[in-house]
Amino acid sequence: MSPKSQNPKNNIYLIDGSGFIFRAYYALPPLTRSDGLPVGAVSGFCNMIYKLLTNKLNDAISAPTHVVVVFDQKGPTFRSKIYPDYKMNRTEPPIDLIPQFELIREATKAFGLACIEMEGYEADDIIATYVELALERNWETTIISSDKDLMQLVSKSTIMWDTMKNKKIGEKEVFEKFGVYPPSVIDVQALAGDSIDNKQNAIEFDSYNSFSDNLKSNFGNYETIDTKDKLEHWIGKIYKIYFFAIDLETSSLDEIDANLVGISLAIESGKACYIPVGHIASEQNTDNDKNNFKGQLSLNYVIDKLRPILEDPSILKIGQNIKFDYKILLKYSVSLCSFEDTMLMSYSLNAGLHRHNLDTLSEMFLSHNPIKIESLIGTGKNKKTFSEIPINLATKYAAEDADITFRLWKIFRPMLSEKKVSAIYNNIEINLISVLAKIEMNGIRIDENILSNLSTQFLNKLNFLEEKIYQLSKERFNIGSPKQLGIILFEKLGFEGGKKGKNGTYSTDVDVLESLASKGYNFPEYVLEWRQLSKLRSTYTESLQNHIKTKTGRVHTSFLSSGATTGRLSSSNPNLQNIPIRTEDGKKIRSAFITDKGKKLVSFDYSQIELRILAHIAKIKNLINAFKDGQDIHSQTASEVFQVPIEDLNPELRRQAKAINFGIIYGISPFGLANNLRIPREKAKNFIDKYFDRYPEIKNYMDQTINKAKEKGYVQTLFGRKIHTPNINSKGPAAGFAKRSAINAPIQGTAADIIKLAMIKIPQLFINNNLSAKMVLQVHDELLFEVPDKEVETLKNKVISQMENACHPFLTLDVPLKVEFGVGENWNSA
DNA sequence: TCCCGCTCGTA
DNA sequence: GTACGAGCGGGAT
Repeated sequence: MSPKSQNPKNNIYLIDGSGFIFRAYYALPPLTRSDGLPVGAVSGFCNMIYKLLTNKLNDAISAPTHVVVVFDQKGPTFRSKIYPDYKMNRTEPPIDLIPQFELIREATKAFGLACIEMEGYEADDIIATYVELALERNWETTIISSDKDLMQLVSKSTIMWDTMKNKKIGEKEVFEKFGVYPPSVIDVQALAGDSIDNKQNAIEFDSYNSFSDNLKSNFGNYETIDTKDKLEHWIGKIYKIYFFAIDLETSSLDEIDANLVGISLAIESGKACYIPVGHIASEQNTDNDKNNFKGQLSLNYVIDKLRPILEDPSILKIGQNIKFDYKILLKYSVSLCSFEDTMLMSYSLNAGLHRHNLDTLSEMFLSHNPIKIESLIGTGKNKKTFSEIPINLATKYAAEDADITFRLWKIFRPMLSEKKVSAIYNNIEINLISVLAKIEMNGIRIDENILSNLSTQFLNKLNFLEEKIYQLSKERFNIGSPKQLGIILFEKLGFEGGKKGKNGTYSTDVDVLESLASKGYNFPEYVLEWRQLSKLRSTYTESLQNHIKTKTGRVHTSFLSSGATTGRLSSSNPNLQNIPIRTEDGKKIRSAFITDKGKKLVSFDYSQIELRILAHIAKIKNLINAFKDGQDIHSQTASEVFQVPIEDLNPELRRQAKAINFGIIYGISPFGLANNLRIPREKAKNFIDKYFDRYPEIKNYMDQTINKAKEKGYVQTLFGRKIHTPNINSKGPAAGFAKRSAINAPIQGTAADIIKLAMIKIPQLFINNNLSAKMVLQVHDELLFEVPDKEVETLKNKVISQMENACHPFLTLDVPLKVEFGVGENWNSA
């Protein structure tokens, strides 16, 4: 659409893409691809576009010379002019429609059509602008929509095609309907606003670049952006292609402390730049070095220039572990919108096969060894921060990371649908990024005094135990050294049952010590107590205090989405998913997790979620019915396996049944169960046989799962997440381990998918109900919130219902999910 | 200073 | 029997 063109025969179709989407969504029954990705709207949308393009309407209206598909702003902030019938009672699109927006945009581009949207403008604003531009150029315009508001744009050269009624609307039809002609001069300007520059670029945009240019491995030729002109130039390019890779360099990996040092952008394979904003020469630098710190744009200037792009929902930002960049940008009041993550793409594609950090991915998929950060900043106590790195070196490193990320995206993007993991990536992993980022930024309040008092208390007890231990050993040694302890135990003191491991030291683990202690010996008993306290003190009461940020007075963990192969999250720095709970001393540590004034900690946990999932996946009739009836599942199992009426059960039998139930989920073996219950292997085998007898479907599930792992190299969760099983054909002891992992993965992974879905839905739930409560932790089957006192009651019911129905609309389980609730001043009482 | 194995905290 | 991360000791570097 060159502004100079005056061809009177040009006819531009302005398609109301958002109208099409909602029409397609509601007109068709829910349709999912084989991997579970909802695609009903995509399919309907494509059919409608295809019909238009193949001139099915040719008799009624003339064929287009140009076609533009216009969308409302997308994403979670999507406020659509929704298809009229649904306009009244919906403000947010249905959750299974959300992942389809991006696919529909891709489909539009695949048709070779311009795909237009602008933040802050609804589709009809944009259509009105195009009508005006077309009028100026003497083009004919056909608006494809059923939105009556657009009828006012109809004129001699502008007609409308009503997609609801399949009829043409010209001036005559408008008059018939409204009794007036559309105003001859339309106040398009008011409808449209004045910014049209971007669209000139958009209309020239023709689909994605070829994917083949990944193969050229030309790394290293990057530009440093040190003038305003250079920055403008790159921004202009981004507005032409509408997607780019971004990577932030900061002074620290810890987002709370980190300051922005530079930003790298990549817009093509091999074409990347670095924008330094915070490099500072140090005293040690020579004058010559110092020249390499000159010529930086100011941080605020660069942020303000990039903000419109970063917050624009129609421009795609690509990152590697983009949660990090999201959090850093949030510190500069930029809320990143529309992004993809190559780490999570890799994880969705290849969980279980390899790691997903940039270095690994670059080596595996690009055969390129990236510059190591250590080569710039060093290691250990002489480690520098990135701000101390000269800009010329920093550019080489930082721009390369963005370049690599861009290339990986090009490779992974088509693989997601080929390998049928788009649903997991689009419905779950991508949506979880902002949820996790906010949990991490928010942190959790910890009472430092409680921890330091406990530390002192534990230390006194440890000293006391040490003296008793040394009295018995008649020498002082390092109790924390298994090697020294083994020698004392089995050589000096002469205890029986010393077994040497592969590196020649005696095993002194808890099983060994407990079995000695059970024979009435004090020495192993004291050592056990010492170990427990020493663990609590070093890992928790001491270390946790060091993790309290002075800035916030709180502890901020990092959740890693790609940490666990099964789909679970992992938590580190510090790990808040393994805070003690089982012992009295452990519970004291939980009581140090508190809230701001006027708030409560509220916890929700899924009750026996893995056993419920097993019942569903393996279609175990007896188990399904027991869950439906709301029975105590372990008692039920005990009664079935030991053939004792429920009323005659004792706690010991229930405990054993519970262990068997857990064992089944873990891929049971007689050896493992015998070990756990401290019973003979034969007896354990007998229990397992009985279990298979009473729940025959379980054996079937195990066999099928292992067969699938052997055949395909992976197993899957109910939501289609793949967990690869590269060792499933190993021989020897590894074989058993691989099989048990394969059996466990779909169960553990499905539970992980479910709680992730609940986490994704909860922020909107809070907005809808005006709740200011904050999600503060996830511990695999538990969610913890910090909640103002007066919100507790409302929140309770809403969250329980949201968690119990988290699978909707993707699937329906044969068993109900049950969520239990607790509230308190601290995590121990919650 | 780095890395491995042991041990142990959680679900 | 599944899935993690952290601290420590101790040997290699």
